[in-house]
Amino acid sequence: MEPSLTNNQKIVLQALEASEQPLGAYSILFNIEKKGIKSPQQVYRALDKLIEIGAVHKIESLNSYIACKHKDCKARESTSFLICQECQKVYEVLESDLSDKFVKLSQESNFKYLTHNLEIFGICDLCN
Amino acid sequence: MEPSLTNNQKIVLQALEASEQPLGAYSILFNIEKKGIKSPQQVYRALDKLIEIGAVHKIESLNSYIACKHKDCKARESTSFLICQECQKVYEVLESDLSDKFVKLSQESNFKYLTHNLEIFGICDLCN
DNA sequence: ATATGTTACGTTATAATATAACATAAGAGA
DNA sequence: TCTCTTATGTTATATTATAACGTAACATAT
Repeated sequence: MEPSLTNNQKIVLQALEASEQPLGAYSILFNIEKKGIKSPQQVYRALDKLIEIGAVHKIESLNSYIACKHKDCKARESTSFLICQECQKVYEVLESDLSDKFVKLSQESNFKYLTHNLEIFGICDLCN
Repeated sequence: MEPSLTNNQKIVLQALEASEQPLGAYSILFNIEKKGIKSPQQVYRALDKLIEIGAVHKIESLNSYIACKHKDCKARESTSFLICQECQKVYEVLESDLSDKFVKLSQESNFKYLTHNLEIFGICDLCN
């Protein structure tokens, strides 16, 4: 069952879905002020929840957020992205094979893999 | 030839080398105030340079910095870390094989790989 | 040796990102 | 209805990072 979103959460999610690029929290805020969202807190709280349910991911190196395009995304914690340095678009990579790779890599250092965050920077198909 | 460091750069680098865990910029600042460093700018400028020459890496998801333990680190841009969620220690992974993997992965999306940032979270050998 | 360009420095101010804290309201079960 | 949990609104503040300005140090080319 879909966890039903509150009004604020819907507004924040829609703002992200409407954007081609990842958005910072304050950029989201600016976009949705006309809808009655007045403070950073409201944005961050909605983001927290949306991230928790996998509807939104954070791009750590950009301090920005994107709406996940995959229904019922598994990537609550582990995420992998291709980030175009030309157009700033972000493409999420879904490859279970990747986690396997990272588990193995971790094991070589006797490190117990839990989650990961992969950000690949380059030039996307459209910009190439 | 080693790029000779300035005084401020040495001070910041030493602070990072002395730490088991990654340090935030303001935490570095606090540590080295007694050595005459007075402003964030001085820390950030030193960090910029140290990162540029590969002596320091930034852990994006932690907004923190670590001294690179490898002489003449190649990882000016691409970095891969194991981050222990128990003790906060960070282990850098050096595997050229990883970049290959990411190049291939990128190609599958017609994406031209340039650099990457990989952060694996888990439990290290010592904490396990 | 001096002019010039580059890099670093010191300092003050401010931008950008994120959280704390507190009072209130809304919704789901017993 | 009572109670528990979750979300809200709001104000204030913490944390991370840069802008901007003037000056100093240093290389090196004339």
